[in-house]
Amino acid sequence: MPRQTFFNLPEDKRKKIIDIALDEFAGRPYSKASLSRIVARAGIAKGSMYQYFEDKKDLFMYLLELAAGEKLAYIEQEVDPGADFFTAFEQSMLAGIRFNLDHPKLSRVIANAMDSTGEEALHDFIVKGRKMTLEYFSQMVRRGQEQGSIRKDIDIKLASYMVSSMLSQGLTEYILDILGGSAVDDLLKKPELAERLNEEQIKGIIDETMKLLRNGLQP
Amino acid sequence: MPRQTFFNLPEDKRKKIIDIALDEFAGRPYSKASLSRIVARAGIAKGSMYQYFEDKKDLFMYLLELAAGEKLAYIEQEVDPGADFFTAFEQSMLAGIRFNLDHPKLSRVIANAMDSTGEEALHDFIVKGRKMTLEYFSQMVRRGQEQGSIRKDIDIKLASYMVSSMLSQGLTEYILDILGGSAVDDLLKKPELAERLNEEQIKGIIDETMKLLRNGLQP
Amino acid sequence: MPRQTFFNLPEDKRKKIIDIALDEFAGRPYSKASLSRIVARAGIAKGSMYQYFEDKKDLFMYLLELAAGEKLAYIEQEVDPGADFFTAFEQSMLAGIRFNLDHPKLSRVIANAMDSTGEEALHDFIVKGRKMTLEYFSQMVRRGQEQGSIRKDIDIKLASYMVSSMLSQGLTEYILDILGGSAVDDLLKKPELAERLNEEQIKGIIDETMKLLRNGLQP
Amino acid sequence: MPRQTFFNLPEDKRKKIIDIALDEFAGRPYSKASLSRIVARAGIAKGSMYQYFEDKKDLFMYLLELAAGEKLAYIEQEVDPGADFFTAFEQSMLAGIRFNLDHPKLSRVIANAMDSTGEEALHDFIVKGRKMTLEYFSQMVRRGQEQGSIRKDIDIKLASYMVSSMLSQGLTEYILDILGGSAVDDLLKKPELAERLNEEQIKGIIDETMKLLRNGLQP
DNA sequence: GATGAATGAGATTTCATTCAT
DNA sequence: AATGAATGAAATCTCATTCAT
Repeated sequence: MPRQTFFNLPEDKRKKIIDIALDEFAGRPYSKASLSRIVARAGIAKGSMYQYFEDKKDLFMYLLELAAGEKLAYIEQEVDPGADFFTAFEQSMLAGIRFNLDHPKLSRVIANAMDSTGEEALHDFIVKGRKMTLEYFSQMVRRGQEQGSIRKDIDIKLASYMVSSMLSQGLTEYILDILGGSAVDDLLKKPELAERLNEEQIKGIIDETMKLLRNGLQP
Repeated sequence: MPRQTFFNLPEDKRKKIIDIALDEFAGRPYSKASLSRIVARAGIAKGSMYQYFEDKKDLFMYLLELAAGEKLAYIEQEVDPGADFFTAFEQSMLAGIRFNLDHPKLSRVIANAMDSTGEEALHDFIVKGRKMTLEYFSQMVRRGQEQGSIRKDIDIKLASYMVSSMLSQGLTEYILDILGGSAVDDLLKKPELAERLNEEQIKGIIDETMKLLRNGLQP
Repeated sequence: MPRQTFFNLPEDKRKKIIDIALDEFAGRPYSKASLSRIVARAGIAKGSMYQYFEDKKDLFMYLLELAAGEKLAYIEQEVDPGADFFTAFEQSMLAGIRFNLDHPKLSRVIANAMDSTGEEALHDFIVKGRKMTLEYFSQMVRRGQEQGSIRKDIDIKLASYMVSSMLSQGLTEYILDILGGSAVDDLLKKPELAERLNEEQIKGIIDETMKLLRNGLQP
Repeated sequence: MPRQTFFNLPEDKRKKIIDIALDEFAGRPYSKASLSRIVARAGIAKGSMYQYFEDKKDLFMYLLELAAGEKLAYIEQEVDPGADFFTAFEQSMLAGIRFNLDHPKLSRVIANAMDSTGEEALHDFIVKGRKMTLEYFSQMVRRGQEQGSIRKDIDIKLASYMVSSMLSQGLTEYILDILGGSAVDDLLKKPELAERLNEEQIKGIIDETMKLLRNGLQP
């Protein structure tokens, strides 16, 4: 957690720091991100950074919570909690895709974190994050079963892990592929890629995915 | 590619180096892995390492190819290429799971690499790896359609990305979850976890997954 | 350019660093000079050096500019810009000789740099330096022609290169020779050599050189 | 001095080693030249190099003597020892220029050595080389005086140092300048530069220089 | 005579963090 | 609250040289 000093900062300074730090952590793995580079770009003293945040990890976790919070808000705003499973899921997907395209930096920070297995310092935090994600999907699936839109004989946990990975990894890479990018962070370097994806295409992707999800692969 | 020097080494020395290096790269992101630590543990001179490998990247890529090669061999040995899609997929899954449990280190090195987006030095290599994986699944799906076991109206590419992510991420995390581990590399630290998973359980997981894959979620 | 940090240093510390660094760069070619040695002798942390200078090259170029600046100042102070060519040249020579004897370290750093052809990193800088030196002599010669003290049929550029090399190399080595030294940097190791050269001798050398320059070798 | 083993080598192998080593030492200062690079390019074992030469210095000095010998032979062949000073000097110049243009590698090795003041290991050798050069010019000048083509009141040593520096430095840089190169080793990288200099131009340069030498700058 | 693996010192550089001002 | 200098461990990599085979 940032220290109080950070929140006492004039808003534009605070925003600037956040923005530059996001930039840094979005573009490389946690261990390669550099505080030195951040303070240099932000034009603040290195010592100041340590008045604002305990250490590198503290900063990163703050950014991560920020990003996760924004993403959650974005999704919650688009998803009708009362809707049946498939509708809600569709809405989640759409919101997720839009968020990633609109906020590539936030989205990359989250993804970077989730990939940071083996980063001792982040271990617990990542575990917690995964648990929350899983919980989100578990609830959806459970409700789907209760409402009768999902078969009763489905293992909730397994299904949750599966749909979660489909959204966070499979879908992301698929979109990147059809956009012509190669690695996941190409969106950061070539923001114009995102504009190639129009509403219709997004709708097409979602429909295809829903079809898979509903009926599986078998004829 | 390692230099000839490396291959001229007595086998036990070569094995030892590989083993220790795998250990290093399995447990942390590429940028945090340390050649210094490796040579210290291996009891060889720093200069020697550079007689064997061009540089850090060269070493990592060698290990990665080694791991990928072993995994591929393992899977190919278990999968009947003539079988229909769902059978072949089942066999792939089983082989994949077994490989991960039997060779957690190799499996972690592969996973680490695939997560190393943003690692400039590895970019091209990772992209290539992803392409190959996708190709593998694409062919399976395509053949499945031709043989009539998969619906004709399914987008091959999308489906491939989805099943790929399910296997590489969703399934892995699910298994780890039921094993009681928390993060993906816990298997490295507590190898005894792997033994908790018996044949029956594995069969159960596979059956559940196949059900999802065949019929989707809908009743 | 050194970072601001360096200029904020207490003067004696700054001087000490400069002095030790000059020592290091005066005595060996650029590529053999060692930052590690400098910090060890200066009793500062290696990291500190990188707070002061961007890198080795930055440090060297700073020292070089320092030395060149001091030499230029020294010479300008002794040379009457309005004087006719031969007077001005005589004054230049005298100032140059005195500078080299009084500041052997600075003088060696400059000479080392000018010899550092093939030092990729310094290439552009050296070229620039040579251009400036040439320009200095070209102007002198050109003015000499305009004032009628130099023959009109003389190729300015060629003459400039020639007098430049005579001063920077021929004269230096001659003086060293009569002082009993052997290589150009012997003055650094045996500073007492310099004292052997008295005013009269210097005057003699200059007169001889001027004679050559004015009338050439022919009777 | 190379060991006997080196001279026992088949000629083409010996030539190849020499050629590649010349390449290495021509392009960078002694301390940056690398034996590792040489053996790699020559395709021989590192140990073999140490069967042929005592160490790096031994190799370099051999190359240097080789280059110096060739240059001397080249010059002696073109210079009539009985001719009067100015004729002999003219011939020397012409031969020197031609040698440098025809054998840029050899010429660069020599120049690199002469610039390697401060290179502890080479100190004595360089001193010796300079002495020999000086001796060469001293004799010329002395003979010139005896023959009456040079004024009697000229200091032989000073004049020798001056003409020596004019030829080895001033002239070289002048030629490079009009060829469009910037640093002395540009001739190595762009050999086509040399071809721009035709016979007539060379003659022009020599005439100009002789004029300076004979009559000095004064009208 | 040839080989080439082994060595280890040493080079430059980066980094997160501390702390006196 | 802000500063920014100081630190030193650690990283990657290069090199000349040795020596057993």
